[in-house]
Amino acid sequence: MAGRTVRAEQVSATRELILTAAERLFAERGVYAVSNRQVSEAAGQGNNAAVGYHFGTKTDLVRAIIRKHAARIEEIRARLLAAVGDSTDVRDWVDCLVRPVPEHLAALGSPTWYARFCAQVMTDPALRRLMAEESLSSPSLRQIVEGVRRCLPDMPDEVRVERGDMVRHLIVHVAAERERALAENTPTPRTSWHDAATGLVDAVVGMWLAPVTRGREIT
Amino acid sequence: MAGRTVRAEQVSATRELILTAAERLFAERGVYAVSNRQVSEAAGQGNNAAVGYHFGTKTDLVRAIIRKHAARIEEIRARLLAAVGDSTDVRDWVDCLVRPVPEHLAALGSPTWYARFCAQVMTDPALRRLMAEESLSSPSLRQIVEGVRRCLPDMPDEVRVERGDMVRHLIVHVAAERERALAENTPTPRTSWHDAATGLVDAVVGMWLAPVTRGREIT
DNA sequence: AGCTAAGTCAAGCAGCTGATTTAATTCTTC
DNA sequence: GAAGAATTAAATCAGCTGCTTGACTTAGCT
Repeated sequence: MAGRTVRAEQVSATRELILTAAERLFAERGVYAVSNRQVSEAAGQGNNAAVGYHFGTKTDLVRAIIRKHAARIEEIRARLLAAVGDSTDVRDWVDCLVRPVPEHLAALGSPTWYARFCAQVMTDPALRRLMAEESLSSPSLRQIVEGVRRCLPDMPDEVRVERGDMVRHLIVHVAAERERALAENTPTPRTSWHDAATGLVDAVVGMWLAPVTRGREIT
Repeated sequence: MAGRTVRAEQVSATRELILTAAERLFAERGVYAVSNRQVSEAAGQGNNAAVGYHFGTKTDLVRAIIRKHAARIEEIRARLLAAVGDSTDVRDWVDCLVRPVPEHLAALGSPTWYARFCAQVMTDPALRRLMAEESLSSPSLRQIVEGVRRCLPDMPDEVRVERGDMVRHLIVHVAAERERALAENTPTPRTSWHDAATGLVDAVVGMWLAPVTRGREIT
């Protein structure tokens, strides 16, 4: 159970190999279009059952990939959160909410696959809950929600969670879109992940501050 | 090739049966998690190759489902578009952009599956292009983009397409989220598709009108 | 040095996949 | 009403799936 034996390092190396290969294949071809066999082979494991041995089912593998990144993202989020203190400017809280993912992707260096992977996991009816569980277990995320709430005391609760959901989708899918564009050498609206995040923050702040139509409207 | 023979009606009935069954299964379990065999069986066709006979590959089936709804949605969009004329109010154009999908879902009556289906298709690396092709072929959609452009003459092109992308994702995924909540009997922020659309329009207008941060920002 | 436990590898299993082929049925058309 | 085409049904195919099995290799301990 020790940390630094030769054996343990080899194991964690092949685990890492499998995680990386899986992330790439999943992002490029689709989670369900790729078999555990293909992942094992792409990871350089002659063993066609390596995924099964190290992770179990494909769902477990997906969860492991999520966890691997979640820690780093949570770190970044906590750092940004510490900087905002008890601000009452919505933009400060939106920064905390939006920037961790793009900043993490930037830190990974190009190419990346995690955003496209996440977009699929969030959308798939069977894998959705994995991502949801991971989000719910983040204390910093709850803090941000609370921070936003304090900035917008007059906004009805339903509208605030409604717009929170929108932001959640926006962060992941906009990042995935940009990642795909980078992978395909398609022109992107922004030159860096940081600038892309700024564009997203601009939009999200505007969205969250938008006036709320009450009652009924004409059709 | 005539339209109203008994035979032709039976055929189009079983085609419809297959389309409906596929849409439901795809939405509930995932496009790739469902085999053509399962679709055929769920459609009540003893023939396990019915999908292959009537549609060809799974990609063709997905395309057929998209087309089936696209026509109705395009109709609604054209109707709304005719009503806005040459307005310079962003909200009018956002209405045209956002409302067709929720209005179509409302017209289908509950339960619906199309929104969840679309979310998956839009996200999957292999199926993405199907949805993109369908969108690009819509003249009314281009008109709306042009209308928004005229409302926001000072906004840089990149930012406008950037935010246009955001809206695209928002429409589909917010609808999918609500559809899922309805299917699972989970509470929803809004009581009707129309109200949900209003919430989305509010947010999108705010997003599109948000000020644009120029140049660099502090990290 | 020798034993145990863990990781790797290679092969094989039943089951399901899409696709094709053949047979039976059903409607159209002459 | 019979010929013929089109749809449905049923059986079959090779290929791939996840999963299990057992043999082999190697690290770590006594």
